[in-house]
Amino acid sequence: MRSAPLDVLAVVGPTAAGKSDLAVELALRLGGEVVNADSMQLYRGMDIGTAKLAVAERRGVHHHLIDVLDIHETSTVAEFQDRARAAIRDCQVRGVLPVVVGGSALYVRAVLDRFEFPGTDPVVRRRLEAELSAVGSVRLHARLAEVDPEAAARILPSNGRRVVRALEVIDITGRPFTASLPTHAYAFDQVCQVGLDVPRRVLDERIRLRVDRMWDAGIVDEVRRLDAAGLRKGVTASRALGYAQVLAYLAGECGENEAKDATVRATRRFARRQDSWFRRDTRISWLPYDASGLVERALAAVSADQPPQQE
RNA sequence: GGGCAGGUAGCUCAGUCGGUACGAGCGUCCGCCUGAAAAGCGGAAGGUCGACGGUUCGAUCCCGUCCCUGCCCA
Repeated sequence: MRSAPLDVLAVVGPTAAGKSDLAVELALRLGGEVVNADSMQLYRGMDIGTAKLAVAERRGVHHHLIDVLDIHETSTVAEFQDRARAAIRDCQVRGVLPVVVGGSALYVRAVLDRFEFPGTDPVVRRRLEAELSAVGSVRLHARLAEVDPEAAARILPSNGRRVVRALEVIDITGRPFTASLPTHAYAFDQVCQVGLDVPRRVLDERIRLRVDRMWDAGIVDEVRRLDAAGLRKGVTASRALGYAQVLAYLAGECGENEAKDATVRATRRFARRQDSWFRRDTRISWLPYDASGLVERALAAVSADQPPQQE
């Protein structure tokens, strides 16, 4: 049995596994509140495509960090980390258990783990991005190799985005860029991560169904509305699964069915990426998504001994 | 019944004027990831080139027959 009370509970897993519902149920049982760790549910107006829980489905459980950004605002991990940590503190002050839910693995880690982001500078960033498009990632990478051989060795020359970020950090901090992730180490004393495990075939089918339902629910109209409100200008929001594809359709770049199929494909690809990310985190207690008595089993995992903290 | 087009990777299709398939996109599998992470990037596995015969030193590519698919004519 755990000696100290739980500080944070997290529900993770691939998209369409049923995280949101489980989180609400666990919050109800444990007297908790949900802290969203989904990079796209942060946006106001993006409801259907992000499978955001309707207010009624939240069953009175308070949800933090949903609908906190405008479509044109850029979402970033570092800012999310601040907001999420603040939400957790807010819960803890009131003696409420924060239940972090999300499939954005980096976001979850940024909240649960000791993880510090060096700063950013829009001016430097813009300059480097301009350079990237002018000169190409390979030449930028060559420059990175001169100032920071270690970072260059870890970042592929073809990955312009990461090369730019590395150069940005070096530029504003004057120090080398750490191109690898820190080891898993919780930033809280007592953390439990419950993962929902879904066999691939099943997950692929669930994704297909989910996308079908999104279309039936009117995702095209939702995107049309957001398009009029400037969705295309949103650096992050416009890239969301389903939204990017519908925007392409609205721009006449493809047919509606094509957009739908592309959404299914992209979502499956995303689910595989989530999978390979979460699988590496050995601290997660996995449960079959369709286990009978899922909630009880999750509660059992919550009250079981926590794995020892890694250094 | 006749004519035309086509049958090459799981799918859609390039290609070889006869000499070991440079194949491509998508899918699949695996991996990376520190301020766009539902993003970005990399690697791998897949083909007896419809079947059977013929010509040839050699045929996926030429010839014949057959099977299958699509379109057209009757």
